[in-house]
This record gives sequence, C-alpha cells and structure tokens, in this order.
Amino acid sequence: MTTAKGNAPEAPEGYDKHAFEPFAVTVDLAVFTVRAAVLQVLLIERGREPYAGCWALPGGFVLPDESAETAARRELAEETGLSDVTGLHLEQLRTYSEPDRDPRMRVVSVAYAALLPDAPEPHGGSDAARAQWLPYDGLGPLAFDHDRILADAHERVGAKLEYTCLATAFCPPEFTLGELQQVYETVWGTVLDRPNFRRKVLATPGFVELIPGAARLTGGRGKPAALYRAGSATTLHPPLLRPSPSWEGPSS
Amino acid sequence: MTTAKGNAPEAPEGYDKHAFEPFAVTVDLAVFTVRAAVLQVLLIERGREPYAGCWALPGGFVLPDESAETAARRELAEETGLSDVTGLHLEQLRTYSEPDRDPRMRVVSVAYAALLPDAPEPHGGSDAARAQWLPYDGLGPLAFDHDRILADAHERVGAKLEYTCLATAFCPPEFTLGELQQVYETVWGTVLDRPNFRRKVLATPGFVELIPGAARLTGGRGKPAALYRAGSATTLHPPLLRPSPSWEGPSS
DNA sequence: TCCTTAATAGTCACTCAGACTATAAAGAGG
DNA sequence: CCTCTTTATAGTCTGAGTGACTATTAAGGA
Repeated sequence: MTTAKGNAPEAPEGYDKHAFEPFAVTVDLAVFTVRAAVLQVLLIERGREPYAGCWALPGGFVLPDESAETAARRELAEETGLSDVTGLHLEQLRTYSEPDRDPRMRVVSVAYAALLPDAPEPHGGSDAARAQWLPYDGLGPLAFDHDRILADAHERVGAKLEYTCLATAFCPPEFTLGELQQVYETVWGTVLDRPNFRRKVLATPGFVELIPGAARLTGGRGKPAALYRAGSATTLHPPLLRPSPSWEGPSS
Repeated sequence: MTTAKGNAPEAPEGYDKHAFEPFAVTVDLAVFTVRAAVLQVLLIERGREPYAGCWALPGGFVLPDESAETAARRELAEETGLSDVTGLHLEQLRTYSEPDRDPRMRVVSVAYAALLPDAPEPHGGSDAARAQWLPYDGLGPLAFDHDRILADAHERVGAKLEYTCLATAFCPPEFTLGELQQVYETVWGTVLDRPNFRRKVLATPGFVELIPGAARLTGGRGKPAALYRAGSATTLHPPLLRPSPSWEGPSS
C-alpha cells in the first residue's frame, strides 16, 4: 500500500538529499515451553549455507503489508502448526542490526519471545527444514547471532516472571500451584520454598483463581492438588524476586 | 562491507524462493533531560511535508555500514551538538514497523531513549530545521507515531529508575542527594519523602559515593548539602518503587 | 498397617518501607 | 545579634512482606 514502488526505491518526495540503503527486515522468534520440568526452545535445522546443519531460531521476512508483530505471529503459526495463535503471549525483545550479522546481505531482524503452554510437536511443514523442541540447557552454538538473541530472550522471560503474571502463559487452562511453581523453577533454574510460593501467589489478587471443587492427582502420589486458572491481573506488586537476585542484567 | 551490493538487491544465494521487500530503516531518539525540575525532551520542528511545522523526534537513516546503535549515537551527536556522546546512556526501546506509519514509504524505525545530565542548547546545525528542548508535559501532537514512541520512552525510563541506578545519568558528575531526588520526582511526577529517599539511596552499596569534604549551597538557602558522585552499581536490589505503583504498564 | 509422597496450614524472626519527629547549618530581616 | 525560614541530616516507630521453618492432611505403595 504505502510501500516504495518496485524493488529499487530511490529517495521519494521529502527524502531528496538523504542517502538511504534498503535493508531486508526479518523477524526471529524465541519460542519457549516448559515440558517435564525442562525449558524447551523451538528450533529449526538449517538445510543450506550459511550455517547448514546448524540449529537456528524460526523466523522469516516481514512482508510488504505486514508489521513486524504480524509477521512474527504468522511465522509462529507456520512453525508450530498451531491453528490459533491469537491468545499466545508474544513480546517484542529488541532489534539486531549489526551490519555483518548475516554474511549474505544486510538484514535487520526484530526478535520476539513467545510462550507456549503445552508443547505440541512442531508441524515441520512449510519451509522449515526440520523444526523441533530442544532443551534450552546444553544447546550448541546456533546460527548467526541467534545464541545472543536466545540468551536475551531467556533473560527477558526470567525477569518478566518476577514482576508480571506471565508464568500462567506457560500453563494449560487449568493447573495446580505446583505446576505454576515448576514454571518458575524451570525458567529460573532455582528451587523455591513451596509454602512461601503458595502464600505469595494466593496473596496477589487476580494472579490465579480457584476452580471450586476441582482437584487433580499430580504424579499419582500424594494429596490431590486444587486446580486454578489464570486470573485477570497482569502485574505483580510487590514482585516475586529470584532467590539469586538479578544483579547481572541481560547478556546484551 | 557485507551489505547488499548496489541499491536494488535481488534475492541473493540462499534466499532464492523468498520474496522480500526492501525497507528503509531509521532510528528515532527520545532524548530526555531534567532542568529546573522539569522533564524536557529534545524535538525538532519539521520543515517539510508531511507534518510540516510539527514537532518530531530527532532521527535519521541507518547508513549501510552502521548498526542501529551506531546510527543512534551519531544522530545524537549531530542533534545535540555535543562532541562526546560516548558516555551517555543510550537504550534501545523497541522497533516500530506499522506499514502505514510513514505516508511516503515503508519505514521501519528502531527507537532509542537517551538521558542527558545538563541541557546544552541544541546545535540546530546540520539538517535539523530547528532543534529545541521542550517540556514533556503539555506537548501537542507530534509527527508520525512519535507520540507513542515518546510515551513508551517515558514509561521505560520511569520503570528503569525503579530497579537500576540510571537516575545518576541525569545528574552532572557531582550532585547532591536533593538533586538526585529531584530527578525521581520529575520523571515520576510524584513527591518523595526526603529522609526515606536518603536512607534508601545510601543503603544501596555502590549507588552513590560521598565526595569527602565537599559541600554545596543548594539554592543559597539552608544547610549546605554533601556532594556525591555516581557509584559503580548498576541495579537496585531491592527496587525503589514508585508511590503510585506501576499497575499500568507502558502505553503500548 | 505403616511408610512415602505431595499438598496445605501455620509460626517466628528479620528486613524494609512509610510516616513521622528532631536536630544542624546556612541566609534573611528586623 | 537574635529570630525566623529554609534545607540537609539523623533517628524512631510500626506494619507489610518474606525466608526459614514445623505441622497436618490426603493420597498410593509395600
């Protein structure tokens, strides 16, 4: 619609004396899920050079009539095979624009972080050579600067767990407090005191709400746990801080 | 260096079956300072359509061999007239990519927030029609989507004051605790209790350090205040929360 | 039946922030 | 010179919130 006509934009009206370079703009997605107490990331195996055979973050070009957010949601649906991604939490991380970050050409990439409750096996369809969930810990080097993007995404998600109700985005519609605590422990890589965690979560109005009369055997052993669903609150006041405080910011 | 050759990139090796649109990539800067207890923003008056006569954020194109960060720092130096911008705090906010945000063509803009200690009168040189400091409160509508960028920047800076030592970036090399408190009150638009603010700041190791024997008459009246300089700490644990809690996130 | 497991309930002490009051050191004005 | 005003600095008291515990309840397994 309002894009530069053709494929070789020369400076239009109002930009006459500015030189500008046309860049390719892409989105990269760091898609997380927690399964079996392990933090998993959705990655695709590259089929061609550069970085052939390496794992990389899913992503793709922003189309002429899309915003980066729209493109990210479209790619998310394509890569996961999920039909409905409207309810998923998708958050813009930051933009990576080092001139040499892609050896082929100048590519500016807007990175997003996404959180999925359960982990359906990825579709692997469309263009992705091979899409797969891999544990976050112990990943080898990724293609391009995706190591850094993924590290930034992990730090951002960990930080947002502290002062938002985002953790419920990792949980199915009905969950126990133990499962919610598992999300925190898995993302942070720490162990939390169970009674204190309960007290904190239940003392925050709107974080979770009890489903009356519902209970579930968790693991088959022990006392059945009450079921909760996500509440309407979005932020945590005061925050729920990590045991080892976040002295160190993101690895940026 | 590694950028696409020429001005009309067709899909190079490895991108063969992807369609992609070349976008213009720019940076926009929200430059803040605190002067006389007023939060001020650096704006330029547009000389040409669209939005001729409107105030806009300073910014410009990312050059072929620059990262967005480098471009932002270059623009910051150009617009403020400061010779050395290496020490200034510059932080990537987020990227704005709505297809219709610039009526002339498709422009993707990476927004940055910058904090200046004192406020030298802007250079106004180079290309900016007229650069000027204007108070943040009571600004009329800005050009393009710059209202939203500026609001996002304000929210981000306010939030970072809570859990980082960023406030010293608004202060000259030597400052009093009263001046530091003034920064918080001005950015947050609140009033803080002075003894409690002192206690909190001094109890955080590395936030500020006393300059022994130095004192300054603040306003000519009252007891002289001790002088401090910024310490080595970067984060605040626990945070210094706003009195009216940040229930509402950024206006995004 | 007893043991294990896991959820839930409750206690205690310490830290910290909000709301104060009190004192010290400067200038202004009579 | 004395007092008032102003601003910095010192200290007190209290309640909220959290970390580290112990105790109880309800399930399955040996």
